[in-house]
Amino acid sequence: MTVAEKAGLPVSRRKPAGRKSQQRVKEILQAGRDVFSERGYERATTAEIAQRLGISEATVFSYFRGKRELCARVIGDWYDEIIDAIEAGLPRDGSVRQQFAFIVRMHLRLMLVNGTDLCALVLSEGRARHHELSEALTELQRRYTAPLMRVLAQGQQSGEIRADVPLRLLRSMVFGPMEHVLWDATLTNRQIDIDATADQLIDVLWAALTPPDLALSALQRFRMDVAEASRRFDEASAARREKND
Amino acid sequence: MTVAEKAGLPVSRRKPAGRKSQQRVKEILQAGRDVFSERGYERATTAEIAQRLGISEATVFSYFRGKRELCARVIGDWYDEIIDAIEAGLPRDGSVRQQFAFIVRMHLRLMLVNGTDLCALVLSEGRARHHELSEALTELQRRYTAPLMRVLAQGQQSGEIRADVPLRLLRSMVFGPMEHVLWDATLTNRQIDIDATADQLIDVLWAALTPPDLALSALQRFRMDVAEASRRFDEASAARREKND
Amino acid sequence: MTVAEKAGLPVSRRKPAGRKSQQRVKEILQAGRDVFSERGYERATTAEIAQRLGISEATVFSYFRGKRELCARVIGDWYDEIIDAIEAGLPRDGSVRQQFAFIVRMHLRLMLVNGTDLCALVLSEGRARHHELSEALTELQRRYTAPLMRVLAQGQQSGEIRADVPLRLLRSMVFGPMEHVLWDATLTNRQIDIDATADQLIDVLWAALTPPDLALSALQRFRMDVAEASRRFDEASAARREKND
Amino acid sequence: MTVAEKAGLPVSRRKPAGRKSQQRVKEILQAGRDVFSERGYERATTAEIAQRLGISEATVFSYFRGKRELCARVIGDWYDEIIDAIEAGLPRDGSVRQQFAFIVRMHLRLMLVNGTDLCALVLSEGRARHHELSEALTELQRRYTAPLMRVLAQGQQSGEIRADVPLRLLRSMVFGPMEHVLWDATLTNRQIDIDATADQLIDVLWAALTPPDLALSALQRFRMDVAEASRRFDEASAARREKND
DNA sequence: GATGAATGAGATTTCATTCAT
DNA sequence: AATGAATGAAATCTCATTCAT
Repeated sequence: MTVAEKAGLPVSRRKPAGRKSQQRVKEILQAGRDVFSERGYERATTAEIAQRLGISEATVFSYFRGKRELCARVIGDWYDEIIDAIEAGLPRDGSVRQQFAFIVRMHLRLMLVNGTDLCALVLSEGRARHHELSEALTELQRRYTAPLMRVLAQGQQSGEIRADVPLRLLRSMVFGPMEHVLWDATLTNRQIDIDATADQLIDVLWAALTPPDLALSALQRFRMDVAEASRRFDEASAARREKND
Repeated sequence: MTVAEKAGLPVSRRKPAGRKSQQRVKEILQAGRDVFSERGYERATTAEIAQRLGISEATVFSYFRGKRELCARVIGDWYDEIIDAIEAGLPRDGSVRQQFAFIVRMHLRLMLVNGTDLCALVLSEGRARHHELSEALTELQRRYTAPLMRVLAQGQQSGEIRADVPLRLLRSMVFGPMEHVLWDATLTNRQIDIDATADQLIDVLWAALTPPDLALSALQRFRMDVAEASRRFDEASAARREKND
Repeated sequence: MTVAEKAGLPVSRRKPAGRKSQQRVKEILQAGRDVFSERGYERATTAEIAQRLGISEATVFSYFRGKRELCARVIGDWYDEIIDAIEAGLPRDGSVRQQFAFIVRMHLRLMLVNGTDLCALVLSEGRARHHELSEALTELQRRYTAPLMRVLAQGQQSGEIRADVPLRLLRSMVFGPMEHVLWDATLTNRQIDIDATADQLIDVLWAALTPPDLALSALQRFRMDVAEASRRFDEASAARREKND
Repeated sequence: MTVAEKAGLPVSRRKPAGRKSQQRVKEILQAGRDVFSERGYERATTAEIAQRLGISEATVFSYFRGKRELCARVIGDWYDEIIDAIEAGLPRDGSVRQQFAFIVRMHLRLMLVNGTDLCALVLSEGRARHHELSEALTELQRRYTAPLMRVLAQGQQSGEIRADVPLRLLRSMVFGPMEHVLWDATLTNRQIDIDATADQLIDVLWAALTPPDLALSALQRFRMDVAEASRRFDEASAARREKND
């Protein structure tokens, strides 16, 4: 049972009994993935999906209840892939930082490998609160971010990750830049060095996640105290001089 | 002259000479803002926009050349508002961190005040590279991110912001989380304490932007300050002694 | 009273009392002539007509009951001009051939001077049996072709023009080529030497109109008789030879 | 391959594979022919075309990319019919006059058989240089007039057709009256005796095309024929005499 | 006398979806 | 299992025309 199915997304019209049938479903899902990615939900047409497979539109509709359902399956499957890959490869025994790095790197890699187009679909369609589609996706979103949340929580407990900021915000701190980087790359048609970018991102993000250096902040506070003392001393000296004149 | 006009977007079919006419334009822009936000570009209909104002569709088309242009104006105006507000209020004489904080806080505030729906529109439509709309928006995007880029570059030169990471990535580090936070708030229908969130975000982001070895440089500066204070203290002591002699 | 008025075309909404008013009417008719010519009836818009004059559409409608009426006036006025020019200049005392030549030359000249565009309008719109407009134009057509018909009839009586063909057909023989030449010039964007073309056309047309040379046709018939006799002689010779063999 | 296809006109959205499909295409083309003829391009509506067939508008659009293309096909097919009929029946071995007569007669007949309405469409729409439609028709026009041009050129070389006038003008001399006659018949709703009219037209036109000095050359040829006959008679007489000797 | 503003009535076109075969 | 054929429903956009000011 896939994640999509667990999330309660409606699936198909016919029971995909035969092996041939399952093959067809796969083909349609792939074509759907391509077309939805390239055009976005609204501008994608069932006609084009069928045409790419050289089959008739009617056939598509005999495997999926409709355009919306097909799109839901496409997005659901994409989530499944990522979630499975992350869950499978996550070094649960590694350090918090190692696990964090793995998640970020893996995400970036999977998103790019799948083509940023698909990512764009998920982002802009999955997020648009418009259609009913989004309801079913909320659960997927949860599962999708679950590994990161777990690691962050673990880090907060162990003191490796700052706890003075809500987890929800930290999650935005991690996913936000990743998505933004991908948008950027997609929109400007820029090829990015996936691993180098991942390393930089991990580095910068980690700096944001770790607790502010206590020693450093204490030092800063002390430094300010000294500066203040120095200023007061100068003022006092000046005042005394005036009085003596 | 608005940013939209500068960007060369076609504007209206009818000359908005009269005061009444200008009022209508405003009304339609407002209704358009609402509908486009709520539904997204494709699912928004000119019929609904007209209906909300209690006017006929034809009237909408007599003020705007078409749906696309209306949407462009809606988005363009939104950009204008934000760009103008940032440019006007930016404390150019303040420290890098002050300017940075202003930009982040202002962005969040404006995005939320305008309704995250609109923000969603700009994000998902302005970014979908499908339609021609996006062409006209590239310049707006540039102007929109210009203040932040300026401040970041300034900070890199002064050593306050890490220079070992491309500006482009740092930009994603800043805008990404902001947008993600807003998505989050919108999708989960959660009210967020705007100023508290801004403060937290600024704090966390700044940690990411700061050069990793800032602790050392801070210590060095502190030593110099102490040495200076010590020198002034000695001078003062010497001076007083002379006077007493 | 113009020809158009005589033909019963509806004219204007308001009484054009003042001199200023009459000036307006003229301006609108001129702009209408331009736009209808350039675009054809259906593709012409009242908006463009008004715009070219820098006035509002509403003003056009306060001088003319509607688009159809305006177009009818434009076409009617064009007919008036041509009819008047022909009737005024026709050398009624000249020979049939002189009058014929005058009519053809004048027509070509007026059509081209007015721009073939206008001619195209009259031809394709005036002729389209579609709209009610055409009804009113039938009478104009009659008056328009009247001078030629008169001359042709006169020629038939005097024996200068062949009478073995209906007048109606001869009329088509004259107007058909003229219009075709103009279409041709317009469509291929070819400048034509108006007077040279007129001379050639008159020459060729006259050859078609004059009675078939009786002497010549008698000659031809005689020639055929001789040829036939010759053939029969050859056959007879051949037959005789075979018999003798 | 039809002329329309050769001209590169886009054809249909759906592949007309099945027999039923081809039937539908024919039906729509026929209905289109009717409606476009009756109303002209602009006033014809896809709604009416569909309605006459008792099908939905959407069906029309699933066989033709749009109104423009449908009209192009209608006109293109009409040209095809005429061109094919002329090319197929043209007596290439006949005299110039025979070929000329065939072309004129055939044209008139086909134009009338197809209904002068259609002819009106082609004339007024195909010629209106407004829309893009006309571009595709230029080539058809060329092919359409090609046979006549060939015959005229041939006649000019053999001296049977006057060469002191440009071919282009002679072409107008031929097509102009034909079209005018048809207009006339259509507008006045007059039934015309097609063959009688054709004969008259051919007769009159031929008089216009013949070199003005044909009487002289006919006479010369007659003299030569007589001389030849005389010579053969002498020979025959001589031969008989020899035999009798 | 002129017009700013508004609109009713279409026209073309698109597309997801159904159903008999 | 597949599809050819058809379509309902809607969306964008155009334009002649009206009318209060």
